[in-house]
Amino acid sequence: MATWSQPDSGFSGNPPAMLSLKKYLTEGLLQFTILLSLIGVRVDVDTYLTSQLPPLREIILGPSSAYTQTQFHNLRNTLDGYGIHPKSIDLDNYFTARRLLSQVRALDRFQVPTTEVNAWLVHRDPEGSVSGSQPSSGLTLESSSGLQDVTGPDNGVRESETEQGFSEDLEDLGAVAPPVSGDLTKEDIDLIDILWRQDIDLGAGREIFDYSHRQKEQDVDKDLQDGAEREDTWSGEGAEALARNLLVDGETGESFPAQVPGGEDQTALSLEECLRLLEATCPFGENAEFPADISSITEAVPSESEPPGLQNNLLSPLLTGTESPFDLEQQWQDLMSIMEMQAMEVNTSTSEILYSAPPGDPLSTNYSLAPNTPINQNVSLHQASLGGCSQDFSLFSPEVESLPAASSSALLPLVPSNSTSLNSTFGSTNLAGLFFPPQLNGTANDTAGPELPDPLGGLLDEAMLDEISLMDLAIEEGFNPVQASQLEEEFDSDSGLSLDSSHSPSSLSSSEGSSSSSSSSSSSSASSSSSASSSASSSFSEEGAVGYSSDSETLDLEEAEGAVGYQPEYSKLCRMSYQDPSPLSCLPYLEHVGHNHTYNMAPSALDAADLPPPGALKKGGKEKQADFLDKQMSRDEHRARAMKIPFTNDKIINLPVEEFNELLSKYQLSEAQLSLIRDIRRRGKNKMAAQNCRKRKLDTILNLERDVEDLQRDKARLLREKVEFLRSLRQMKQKVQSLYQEVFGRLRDENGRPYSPSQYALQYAGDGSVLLIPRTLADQQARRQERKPKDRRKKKIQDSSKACYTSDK
DNA sequence: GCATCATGTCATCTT
DNA sequence: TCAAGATGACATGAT
Repeated sequence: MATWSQPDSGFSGNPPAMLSLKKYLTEGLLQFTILLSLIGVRVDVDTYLTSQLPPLREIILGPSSAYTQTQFHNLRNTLDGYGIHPKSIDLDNYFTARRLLSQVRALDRFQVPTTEVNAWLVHRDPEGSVSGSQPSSGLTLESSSGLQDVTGPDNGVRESETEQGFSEDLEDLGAVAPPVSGDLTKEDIDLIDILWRQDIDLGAGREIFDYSHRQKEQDVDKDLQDGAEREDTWSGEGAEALARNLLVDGETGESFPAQVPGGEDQTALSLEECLRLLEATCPFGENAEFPADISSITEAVPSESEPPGLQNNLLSPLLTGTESPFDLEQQWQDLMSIMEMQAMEVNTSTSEILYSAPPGDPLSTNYSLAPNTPINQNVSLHQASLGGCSQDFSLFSPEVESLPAASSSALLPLVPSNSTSLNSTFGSTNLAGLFFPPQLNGTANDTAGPELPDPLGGLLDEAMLDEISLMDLAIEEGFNPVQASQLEEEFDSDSGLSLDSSHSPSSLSSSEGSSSSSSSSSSSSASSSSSASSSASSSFSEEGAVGYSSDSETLDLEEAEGAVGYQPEYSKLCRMSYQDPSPLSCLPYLEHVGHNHTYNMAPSALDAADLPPPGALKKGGKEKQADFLDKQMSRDEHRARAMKIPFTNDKIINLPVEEFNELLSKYQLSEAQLSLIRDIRRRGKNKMAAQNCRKRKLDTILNLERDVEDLQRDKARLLREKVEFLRSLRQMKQKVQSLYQEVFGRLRDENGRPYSPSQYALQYAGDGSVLLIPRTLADQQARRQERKPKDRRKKKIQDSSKACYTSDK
C-alpha cells in the first residue's frame, strides 16, 4: 500500500491518518471479502462503502479531484459500441499478464516477450472472434490454464482456490464480468465511469494491439451512437451495448457476439476476479497498491458487489494527472520491444526510469514496472504486447493471427491510425489506453493525445529511419567504391576496347601494312595485361617492336604488360608493337606510359586515361592515327623502323649476348643497322639499369629512413635506460648516505661522546669493512682517487702521442 | 610560368 | 679489353 502513502497530486490532500486508514480499509476489505467469498457468503461491500459510507469512499478513492483527469471516451465508447463489460476481460488479461510480466521481469527483462505470450494466452478467447459466448467464457477456459502455466507457485494456490468454486463467491461479491445495467446503481455507474476515465487517461487501448480489431471496430463503429449518445449513462449504454450483436473487447480486441453472460461466463470472470483479489490480498500484493487491478475488478464488477475500497485503491493512484511521462516511458518501452534491438539497453533505461520513478508518483507507483507489485504487470503487459507483436496479436485475438506480423505488430504505432477507427477503438479500449500512447489508441485521448504520438512515432521513425539510413549508408558505402571501381573498369574496358578497336585499324593504316589480322590478339594482350605475371625480365620486349614480331612476341608483350610492377618497359613493349598489328593497341598509351609515374599501374588503366577518344581517332583519320602512333613510339623504335631492323627491340635488348650475336649473324645487316642495334641494346639496357638503379636508390632511401627510425628508437630506449640507471644510482647513493650517517651517528669515542663529522669520516675498505679515519686523511685519499682517472687519461694521451710520433718516424 | 616528379638518355665508372 | 651493370647528370614531358 505504499502507493497510498505516497503523496501525490491526487492524494496529496490525504493526511497520514487517512492513508493508514485507507490501507487498513482496503486490505481489510479485500481480505475480508475473500474470506467471505471462500466460505460462500456473499458480501456486498459496495453497499457499505460506496453508497453508505461516502467518507470511506472518499478516503480510499482520495479527493474527488482525482477524477478530474478521467476520460469519458472509454465509457462512452464502451457503452456505445459494446455495452458489455469488455474491461472486465481486459482487466483480467491485463492484470494477469502484468503480474506475470512483473514476475518475469524480476528475473530478466528479455523474458518479457515470453511472459507476455503466456499472459495473453491466458486471455485468448478459444472461441475466436465469433464465439457466441462472452469473452469471459473464453477467459475462463483459457485463463485458468494460462494462469497455471504462467503463474508462480503462489498463483497456483490461488488458481486452485479459484478452481474450487471461487468464482461463485466472487460472483456474489460482484465479480461477475458482464454487468447488467439494471443492477447498477448510480454510484456504481459513477465508479465505473471514473474507472473508465482513468483507464483512458492512462492512454491504454487494447485495440492498439489488434489492428484487425480496429477494422472490426470501424465496422462496428457504424453502429456507434453519436457523441450525445455516448454521454449517456453507463447503464443505458450498457443496456444498449448488451443488446448489440457484436461486442469488442477494448483490451483484448476480441469481437464476440454480445450475449448475456451465462453462468459459466460469470464463473469464469469470478475466477479471474478471485485471482485478482487473491493477488491483492496476498503478501505479494500487500506492499503495493493495485489500482489498475482493483479498477479492473471494479470495472469487471460494476454492478452491485463492487467493493468501493478496491475501487478506491485502484482509482486513487490513477487519478493523478501525470500521465505524460508514463506514456513516454511506455512509448520507449514500446519502441524497445518493437524494435527488438538493443532491448537490453533501452529496456534497462526505461524500466529503470519506471522503477526509479518517485514513489509518490501515482503513475509510477501504480503503473511502473516495479517487479514486486502485481500492478506493475499492467505496464509490463503493455510492453510484452508490444514486444512480441506477432505473438501478442495472435494471443489477443485469433483474427489478428491472420494478419501479417509486420502490419500488425510494429507498424501499427508507426502508422497513424485513422480517426474513424480511433473512435471505435477507443470505445472498446480502456486499459489499452493506459499502456499505449494516445495515437496508438486512436488519438482519441484528448489529454495526452497530441504529446505522446510524437515521442513514440518520432522514435520509431527515427529508429526506422536510422535503419534505413544505415542500409542506405551501407549501400552507398559499398556502392561508392564498387561503383567507382566498376566505373573505372568500365572506363578502362571501354577505353581498352575503344583502344583496341580504334587502334587496331589505326595500326593497320599507320603500320607498314604488316599483318592486320592480329588486332584481336592485340586487344587480348591488352586486356590480359592486368593479369600477366611479373616475369618482367623475360618479358622485356621494349623498343623492339619493329612489326616483325611473332606470336611469341605477342606473348612477350602480354607478359611485359603484366610486369609493369617494376618494369617500366611495358611501355616499350607496346611501342615495339607499333608495327606489329597485335601489340599496336598498346601503342598509344605506351608512349605515354613512358612518362607514367605509376609503376604499379595497370596498363589498361593507363591507356584508358591516355588514349585519345575513340571517336577522335576514327574521325581523325588514319593519317592522324599514324601520327599519333608515331608520337607514341620511342626514338629507338623510330630509328629501328626507319632502318628496317628485322627484329624487335625487345630481342635486341633482352637477348643474351650469344643469342644476340647469333641473331645478328642470321641477317645481313649493314653497319648502320648494326650500330643502331647495338645502340638500341645499349640504351635499352641502360634504361633498365637506370630504372633498377633508381629503384635501388629508392629502396636505399627507404631503408635509411627505416634505419634512422630504428636508431631513434634505440636512442630513446637508451636514454630511458640511462635515466633509470641514474635514478637507481641516486637512490643507492642516498641509501649509502643514510647508512653512513646512521653508522657514524652511532659511533662513540672512549668517553662515550659522538665523533664530530668535521673531524672524522668513515672509509669503506675493499674487504667490506668500514674504518673511522680523520677527515683530513679521508680528504687526501679522496683527492688521490680523483687524480687517478686523470692520470690514466693523461697517460693514454701521452701514449697515443708517442705512438703517432714513432709511426711518423 | 614555375616547381616537382618520373622517365629516358648519355657519360662515366666499376665489375 | 670488352660486355654488362651502376650511377650521376641532364633533358623531356606531364602534372
